[in-house]
Amino acid sequence: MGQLKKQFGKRIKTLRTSAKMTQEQLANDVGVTVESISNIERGIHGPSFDTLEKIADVLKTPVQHLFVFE
Amino acid sequence: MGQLKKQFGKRIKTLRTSAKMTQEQLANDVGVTVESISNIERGIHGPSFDTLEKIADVLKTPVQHLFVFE
DNA sequence: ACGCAACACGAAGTTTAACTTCGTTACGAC
DNA sequence: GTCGTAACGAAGTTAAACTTCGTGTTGCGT
Repeated sequence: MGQLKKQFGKRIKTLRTSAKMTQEQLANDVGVTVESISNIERGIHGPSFDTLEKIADVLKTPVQHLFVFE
Repeated sequence: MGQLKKQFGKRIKTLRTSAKMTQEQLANDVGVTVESISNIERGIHGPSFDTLEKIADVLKTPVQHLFVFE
């Protein structure tokens, strides 16, 4: 079992809080529910490829940076 | 309409050929069909989050590098 | 010229997991 | 003590990843 989802979730949470956004704001801008964002941040599931692209867009960062961990 | 899938597909193809692997080899190692790899490389659809992780694993490269374009 | 490997490409079907819709609980800020 | 924010669960829906066919093409070796 990989742990990419967990790492990715933490990364998103970090970037979202840095951008001073709530889960609700991010969810609205991305076009999904808050629960979905919550699930992604907790590593329950990853985003779809389309959602991945939108998240990067909303957070104004290259997709590549969403996968920079540690 | 985003173009992340297309860019990602090209990137995978580049990395796969650099690793001197056929679509069939990559597909077997990742655990999907050749058609799925073909679809991903042509930008028809992106990989699931689990498949994304496996692709990075098989290509022995960080996920981050799969999203380095241009 | 022939055969073969590798891949593009389409259509239609299946299945997984992303996503939703409820609802409860917790915790810090004010 | 309630308000905002988020964790967390379960169960259901839906979208898209993935499969299973099949045809066509390109390039390369012999």
